Amino acid sequence: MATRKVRTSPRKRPTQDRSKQTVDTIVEATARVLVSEGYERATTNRVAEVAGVSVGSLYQYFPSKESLVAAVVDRHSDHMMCVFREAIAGAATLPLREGARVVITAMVDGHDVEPELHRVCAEQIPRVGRLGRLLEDLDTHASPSLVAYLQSRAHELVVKDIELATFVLVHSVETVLHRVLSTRRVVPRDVLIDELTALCLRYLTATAPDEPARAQRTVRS
Amino acid sequence: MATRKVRTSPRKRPTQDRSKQTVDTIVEATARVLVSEGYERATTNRVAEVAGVSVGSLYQYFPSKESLVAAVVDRHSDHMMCVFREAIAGAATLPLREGARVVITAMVDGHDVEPELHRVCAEQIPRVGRLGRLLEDLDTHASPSLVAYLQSRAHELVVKDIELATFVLVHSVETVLHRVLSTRRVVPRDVLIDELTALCLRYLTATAPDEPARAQRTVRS
Amino acid sequence: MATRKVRTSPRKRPTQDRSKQTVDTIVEATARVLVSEGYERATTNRVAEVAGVSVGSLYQYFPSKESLVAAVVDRHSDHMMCVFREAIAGAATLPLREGARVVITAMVDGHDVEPELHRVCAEQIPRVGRLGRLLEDLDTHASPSLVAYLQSRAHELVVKDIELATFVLVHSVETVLHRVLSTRRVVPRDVLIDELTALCLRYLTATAPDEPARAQRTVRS
Amino acid sequence: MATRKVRTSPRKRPTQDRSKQTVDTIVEATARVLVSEGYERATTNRVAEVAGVSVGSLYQYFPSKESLVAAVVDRHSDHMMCVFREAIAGAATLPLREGARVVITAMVDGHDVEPELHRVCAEQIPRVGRLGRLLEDLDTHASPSLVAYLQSRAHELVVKDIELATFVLVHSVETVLHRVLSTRRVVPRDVLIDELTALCLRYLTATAPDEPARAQRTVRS
DNA sequence: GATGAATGAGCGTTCATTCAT
DNA sequence: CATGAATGAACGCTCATTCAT
Repeated sequence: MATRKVRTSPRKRPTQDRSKQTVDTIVEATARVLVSEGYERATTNRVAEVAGVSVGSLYQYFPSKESLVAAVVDRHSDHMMCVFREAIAGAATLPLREGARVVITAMVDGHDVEPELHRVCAEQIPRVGRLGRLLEDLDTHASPSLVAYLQSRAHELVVKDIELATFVLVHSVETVLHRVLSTRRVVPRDVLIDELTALCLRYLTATAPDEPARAQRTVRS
Repeated sequence: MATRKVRTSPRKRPTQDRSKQTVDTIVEATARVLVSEGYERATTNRVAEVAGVSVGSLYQYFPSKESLVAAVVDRHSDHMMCVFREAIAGAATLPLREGARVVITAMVDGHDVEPELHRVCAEQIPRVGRLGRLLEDLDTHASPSLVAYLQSRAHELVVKDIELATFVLVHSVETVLHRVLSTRRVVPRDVLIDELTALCLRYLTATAPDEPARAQRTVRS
Repeated sequence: MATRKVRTSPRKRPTQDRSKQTVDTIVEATARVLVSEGYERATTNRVAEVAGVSVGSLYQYFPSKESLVAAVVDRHSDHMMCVFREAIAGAATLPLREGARVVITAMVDGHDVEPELHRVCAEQIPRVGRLGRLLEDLDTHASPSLVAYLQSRAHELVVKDIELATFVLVHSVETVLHRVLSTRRVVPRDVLIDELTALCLRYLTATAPDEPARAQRTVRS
Repeated sequence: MATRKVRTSPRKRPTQDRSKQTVDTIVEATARVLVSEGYERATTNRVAEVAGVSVGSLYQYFPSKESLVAAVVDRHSDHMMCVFREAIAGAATLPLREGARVVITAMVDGHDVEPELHRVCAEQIPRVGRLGRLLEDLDTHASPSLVAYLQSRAHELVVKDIELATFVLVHSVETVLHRVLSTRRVVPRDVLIDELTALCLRYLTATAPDEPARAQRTVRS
């Protein structure tokens, strides 16, 4: 696929407080415009207007529209990852059953913070280049700690490949939550949490009635 | 979010053979351009050029760029749904263990047919209006037959709400497959099938070690 | 001003009845489309569709869009001129007072025949080339007979230059009628006729209170 | 008749001097292009080129081609109305005979200022929406002061309905002047003024030989 | 002839980006 | 540095006209 080269990293490290403030204002304005206009109709001029700065200033800090949107995606992703990692950290010593519920609850809550922005990030912004961070961050930032946690709970698990299992579950849970949000399907919060917790626990720890016992499990037990 | 109204339904039913051929050529060209240029860089003039017709001809059959892309998404979605439904139909009389594997295998295969087009559809095309059909079709076209199948196998299940379970599984499997494809993660086909089958079977039929047995299951056993 | 050369005369003399019928149908359809869509939005394809023929056939008879519109203008102008000339002919032996009223009544009626088409012809169709016939025909077709009539009534007149006076009156009456129609101003038919007749008669035959008597009139009287 | 909605009001009030200059340049260029190419062949890109600015700049100030043309029509109409109103104001205390001549002279002069632009405005630009201002302004801007003037001279008049008479005369004079200009008919300026003045005075103040005297006139005299 | 699918030059318009002030 | 007027490549789309069938 053809790709053009555009700068996507912020043009300057804002050392002064005022600059930092301006950058924040611009990112915030971008988020608002993305939500109100949608990705395709969002324009840099509109963002500048909403931010209360001139386009020129905007381009002082962000070298391209893409970098602007990337900043929003980054911020949103950072926020979600933060919530997730905190939950995982808090679950560190908990048994799987409770740990899973804690993490899933965090993910459910994470989707409720800025649901509209999340929708735009997930549905309208092309997941190309830096713009795809939202899902990639799940793999690069959330999964490792989860893998570590699961490894610490390996004795409870039936799955062989913890990394693969994490990959499967993280994306399954994320996608189900997103689809519920996106289709405005009415699923009570606790039902959702119960169901996703069940999905995780059974996949990780249960064996289907006629499922052949795993080699290593057999050996261990 | 602001949305403008654009015609997205085909402009005329092509009655003559020549027209029908032209329409097919155009849709095919659109798919090719989407893959080679990406959604944002795809232009109607380029599509016409690749199709070997004039822009005018293109607009005889498709009233807008959006309708053009919608046709591609539709065709792709139709194709996948067809594969899925056939698999589900074929699984109708099979026990869950085998049925699940059959359906999942079909989904894996479905993602291998036009993987690059699938990526564009799933990652670059904004899921707005008719363009969101790909995922919606899972709910509207694939899920009902799956629900029916699972209901016929209700005696094997531990889940209470079959519709919700189907929703969870369909999107989980779809997303995992898509992420594997999209991140070029190397997972052998049979491992993938095994893992996803395990996910489904355990979620549907197993009980986690310390999971409180469900009311109705208890009664039955 | 730049002008392009386009054929504007009908491509063929329709000798056969069927052809003539087709031509009529097309001209009629053009008129209808002009009224319903306006000049700028009227397209040859739409005209063909309304006429129930193919664009190809349309171009067999009319070499360009301009020729199509010209045919409508011509037909409309012909019709009006016909009405006017008949009135003038009928007034030939009447004294000015009655003759003027007869002709003006005809002009009023002429504007009521196809008022919507008249509006389009007068307001939307650029009066360039053959498309300007509507007003030109007043000068070339209606005025000469009027001049002749007025010359036969010269003894009643105070105006020196009958041709100029005719020019003045014809366009004055035409324009007033058109503006009344166009602005949807409510002026009862007989008030309009009375007023325009007064305009004509006074201009042609009266002398303003302190107007210096004309040389030739002085001599004559 | 079908009409689409297009923005026709200027997009932004030019606050800075540079902007104002640009706007003027663009309007001037539009007028030049309208004259040189005609309305239908005039394009926004050509206007921008002639104005020496980019299309983008043009669209900063004018949201559509129609608004561009409307600005030219407005400017032209404003100019003419200004000339007319000044003449009417100057005639305020004059007796009808002289007042009529003053106003008519102004109208004749008004048609000589930018005759080619006037032709385009009157003959090629469709009188639809804001584009029809030229003639409408006669009614809304010129007529009221004329009516007032005539009312102040009511004792000299034979016409009953001063508003109707003004409507008749304003459009008559305007149209005759325009037709003379448009057909390149050679009529010496003073002949034209004499003739139109005669038209007005006789219509307003004279009684045709066998015309029944008006009720109120009879009473008065 | 008649058809209507095909043509393609060219339109109005947008918007990311630049740069004179 | 900030401003915002200016830029112009490039887009989606129209429609008078042609020509293979």
